[in-house]
Amino acid sequence: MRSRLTSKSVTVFDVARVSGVSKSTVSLVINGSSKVSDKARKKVEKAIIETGYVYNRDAASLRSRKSNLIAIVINDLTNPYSAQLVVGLEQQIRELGLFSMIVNTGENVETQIQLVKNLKEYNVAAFIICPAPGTTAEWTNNLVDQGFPVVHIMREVTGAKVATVLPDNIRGTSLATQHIIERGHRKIAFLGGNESISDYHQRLAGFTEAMTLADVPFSKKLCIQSNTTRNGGRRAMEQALDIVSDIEAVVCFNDVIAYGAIEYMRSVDKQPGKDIAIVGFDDLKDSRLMSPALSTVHVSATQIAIAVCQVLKNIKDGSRNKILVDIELIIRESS
Amino acid sequence: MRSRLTSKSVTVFDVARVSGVSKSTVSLVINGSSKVSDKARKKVEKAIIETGYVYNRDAASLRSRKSNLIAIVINDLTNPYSAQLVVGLEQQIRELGLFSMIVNTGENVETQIQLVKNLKEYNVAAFIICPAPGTTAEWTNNLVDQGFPVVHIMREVTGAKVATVLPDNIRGTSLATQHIIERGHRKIAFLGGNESISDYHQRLAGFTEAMTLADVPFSKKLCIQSNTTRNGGRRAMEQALDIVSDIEAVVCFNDVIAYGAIEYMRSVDKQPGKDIAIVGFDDLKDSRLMSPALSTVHVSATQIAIAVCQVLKNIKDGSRNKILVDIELIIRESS
DNA sequence: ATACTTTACTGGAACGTTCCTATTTTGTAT
DNA sequence: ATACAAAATAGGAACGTTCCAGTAAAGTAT
Repeated sequence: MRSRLTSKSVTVFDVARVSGVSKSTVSLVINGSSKVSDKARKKVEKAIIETGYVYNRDAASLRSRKSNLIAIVINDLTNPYSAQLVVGLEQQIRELGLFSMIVNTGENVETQIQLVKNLKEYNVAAFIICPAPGTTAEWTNNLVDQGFPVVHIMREVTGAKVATVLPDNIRGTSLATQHIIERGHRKIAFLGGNESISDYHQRLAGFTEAMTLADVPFSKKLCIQSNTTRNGGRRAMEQALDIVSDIEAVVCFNDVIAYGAIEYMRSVDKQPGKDIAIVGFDDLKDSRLMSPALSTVHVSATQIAIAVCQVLKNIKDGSRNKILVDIELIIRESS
Repeated sequence: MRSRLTSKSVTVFDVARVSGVSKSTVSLVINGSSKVSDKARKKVEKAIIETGYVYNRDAASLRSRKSNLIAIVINDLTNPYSAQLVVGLEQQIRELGLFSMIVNTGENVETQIQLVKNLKEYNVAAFIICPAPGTTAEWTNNLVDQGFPVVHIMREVTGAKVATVLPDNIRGTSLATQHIIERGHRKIAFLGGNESISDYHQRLAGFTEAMTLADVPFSKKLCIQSNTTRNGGRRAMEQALDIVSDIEAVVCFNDVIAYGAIEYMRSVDKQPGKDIAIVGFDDLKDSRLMSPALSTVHVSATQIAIAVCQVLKNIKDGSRNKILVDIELIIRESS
């Protein structure tokens, strides 16, 4: 790809000449230094506009070895919760005066490796990664050892020496399941999700924990894995009903799964919320507005984003701590 | 944001020293030049691995004034079609050997202006922009005049001197409406969308065109604007039924609107596809899998992405042409 | 072997910024 | 006015790469 027509670009020298100060002073003004006189600052600011000067971050970044570019490496942009999360992250990062760029791995670890390799060349200041399935601790640690600040989100990679920000999955499904049990249901299935990602184990653990604690018998057969897509949810619901035809309630791995499950229920003339109670996880925007409104575990993208930025700010201590963002059970019409 | 611990980084000089050639030769190898002997290439490649050399794009980009970074400026990542589109673009761009980054304006023109201003500093090779409402031709033209290759997608900004890639909206809704009419429906509403974006006018035009051509009387009152969200679709459907309680069919601005409309239908005990025929626009993944499967106008994200890349490759001619990507009416169970 | 062409390689300068040190200007106390 | 400190400004070097022009090596024809 050719660059823009290379007409000798406007540099600090040009601005300096026009404003009658030195390039160094111009640089100070650009960086908002307090040790430059108001008179000089005014002149420089005027000259910047006059000349149409554009700051060259390549040069700055080369010389200073600093960067304010944060890379968000997301697992799947077409997943609505991921999109919501990315938007939250963007916002928080922008408020810190930094700039974020998004790249999408599509849940493919090879793509992830390639993308991160490229991003390293761009001198990014930090990586926020929602690791694709198959991500190894070795890979992450390597990145960290090279000196890049890294935060993992949503998914844990065991053995990775990084801070990980994720929702309190166990508490989430545990609360949801408890709620379903309190409603008097006993024949309960856990739908969707996939062993290859860490949240699955946690959310499933929350479910089993609540079930055992309440002494409700349940079978592993009714914990049905699936793709985390709407269609996956349909399939899972179908399978569950095949095994136990009079299921009373389902706890879903996430909202998208719940959407699919509801679709299947309707196709066999079961009313969600009446014939079968259902509860999701994530609290997508749609969940509040659909009919019946979906009970679900609210995970605040903003809170996650805030936690991530907090970590980013104190990254020095190559901290490998785990930050659990609190969740909230939201009871609506579907349960 | 501090950069990574600045341990003197490995440069071409280090690689040169280790491999016993000059920095220039190393540079040639890195750039895959054909005019370097196999022997030298081997040595350099070995040394690159040994030393853990990381290419510094800031330096390269500074010196060469070239860049292979393509900015995708998208209007709203939480819109499923936008997400799908972005994924398609990423793929095509990657196949061209370029690198893409995504930023999200959230339909806010101020954010768009700010983001693009920042991106200019990063020496991006080109902009792919889905313009936020309120984008002015002046702004776009300014960007073009500064020498940046720009392509608009999905939405037209009248007066902008750029290539615009967008689906054949008029043909799309026209076909969809024709189809609905052929099914024998006469009381037809057009739901959703918003005057502030150009696709609305086009899709509405396709609808009215087909209606007039078939001599089906219709009222502007039944063309109901709304937010392009699921909830917007619900509201629009509600409004439509308030006006004409025995509506036979609805043509929707897009699939998301259709989802909302279907939800509302169900809440008032109307069966989509039986009591009211419905057709969408976009063909989201879910539309094929839902029940009843949604009839819709398929817009291939891949084809749009391919067209965009084609334009990008021949951008020299500051072409302001309009590239219509063909659509396909897909008839499923909902109509 | 010699002259000449082609191919492979090299070192210096340049890209636009920031860092560092040095110098000038301004302010303050005597 | 003078001496001194503090603040403001300036100039050179450096970041790691690519470009350019030139040199060395290899290949070809006489």
